[in-house]
Amino acid sequence: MTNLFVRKLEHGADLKQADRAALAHLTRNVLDISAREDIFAEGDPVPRMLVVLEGWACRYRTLDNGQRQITDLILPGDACHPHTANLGHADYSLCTVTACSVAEIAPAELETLLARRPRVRRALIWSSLQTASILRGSVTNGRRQAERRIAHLICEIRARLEAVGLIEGDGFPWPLTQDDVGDVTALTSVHVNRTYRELRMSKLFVLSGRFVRIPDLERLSAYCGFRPDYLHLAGQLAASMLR
Amino acid sequence: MTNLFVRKLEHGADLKQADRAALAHLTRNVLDISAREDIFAEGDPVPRMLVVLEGWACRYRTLDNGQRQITDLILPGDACHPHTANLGHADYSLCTVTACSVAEIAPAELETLLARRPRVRRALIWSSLQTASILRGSVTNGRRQAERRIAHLICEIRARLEAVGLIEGDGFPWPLTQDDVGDVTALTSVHVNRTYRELRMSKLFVLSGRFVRIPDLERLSAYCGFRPDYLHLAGQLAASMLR
DNA sequence: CGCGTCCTTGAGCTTGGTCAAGGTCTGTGG
DNA sequence: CCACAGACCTTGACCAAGCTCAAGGACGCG
Repeated sequence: MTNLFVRKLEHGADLKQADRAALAHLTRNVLDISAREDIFAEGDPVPRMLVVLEGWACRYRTLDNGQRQITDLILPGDACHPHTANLGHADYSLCTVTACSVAEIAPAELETLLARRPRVRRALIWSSLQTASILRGSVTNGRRQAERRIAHLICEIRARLEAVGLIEGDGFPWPLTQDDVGDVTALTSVHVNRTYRELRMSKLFVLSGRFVRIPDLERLSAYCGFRPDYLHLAGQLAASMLR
Repeated sequence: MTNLFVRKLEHGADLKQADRAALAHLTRNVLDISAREDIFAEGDPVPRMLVVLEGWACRYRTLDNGQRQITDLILPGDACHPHTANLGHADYSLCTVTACSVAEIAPAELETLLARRPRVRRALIWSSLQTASILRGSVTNGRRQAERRIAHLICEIRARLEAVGLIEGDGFPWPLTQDDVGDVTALTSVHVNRTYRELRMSKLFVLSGRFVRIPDLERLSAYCGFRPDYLHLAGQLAASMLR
């Protein structure tokens, strides 16, 4: 099966066969982790760089009042760079949403690749800039009202999954509970529930059985003001379909 | 005068004299830009990497309804990496808050440094991870109530300015208008005004004449749950003072 | 069968938004 | 030196989006 980390990075640089092989080799140490499990937690010693090859995970921070804020979702192919400098402690927790295959990366090997393979370096820098861009999207999303905020989340995830070939027809898997969506969007799960109800009326998307279907992507994107440019996915489908 | 870009990057890697010199040389092309001016705007062709050597700037995106959301503040020493891959268009605007000195960086030179100078590479990667971490802080901050949200913003900026030596006694410059603070925190300027009034009662900080003073940093940090670890600033003062 | 997880809904409340008006301060040109 | 414009700050009255608390329902799994 194809390595989704490599597949994702193709969007960030023009990789050659040798680059792909090097990246696949870099991620050969795979761990299987079950759903809803912390991989590491806030305050733990900083672990190695990780890459999620299959499954969904999330980063979260716990607020003073005990609320969990998910800062970003990690989808198949996404990396999680902990800070290698300053042998410190993690400032967030990493938790699986579904069962995951996670590759652990040896720092020295990574360092060598960064030094010797300009394309790989470019791709990895691109990926960390994309992560920042996605986070900017979340900050911006915080200003939208609940309906559009949730719709935007769905559009973003759809585009990111499309980039690694995980869209199935007009829909894709949606493993997030209403609590999860609340923790991502800074809404309460009660309000997520009510918002889903409103959105169900408008038929902008259909949720059922941990799967979401989008009958009219353009309509949904227009509704929430989703413009996929910030994902920097080398303007294929997603970019060309909208304006 | 010292190069604040270099000064900041010292937090991310153990730079040698030659690394410092290379970084200083990299940022030799300096442009002066006046306050409240767009350096580039959403949709413009992607410009070169920029480094703000003096002054404050911000990234912002404009929502459908015309509201401006500032996604992140750029303080002296901070870099702004546009995506060099995918000759696309900027997905946000970059605007000065105060007058700024901005260095423009030649891509080829940057590439050479990344390939040849492991410490510089590590420092730059650190800086982009820090940017992401700050953005995660903003996402998290979005869940706090207005008073703590603003207090947290002040703590964060204080810590970042301290990292480049820009704290003056118990305070520092505060060029943000109430509109700006609203656009950063996703509050209306009216509500920022009222929140300032509340906070004035509690004497957690004192704003006057574009300068903010924090009489008791530990009290302010405790109030808003600020823990500076996420800034990855090599745990000096800030980190050791709190817990 | 029973328990845990997740979803659903109602009633009442609170935080922060909207709209509108007026005040202050500063820089500029007459 | 004064008048004026523009940017910024302040406050009031009212409103609404989203939260809290509480209860009950559906569903799957051991």
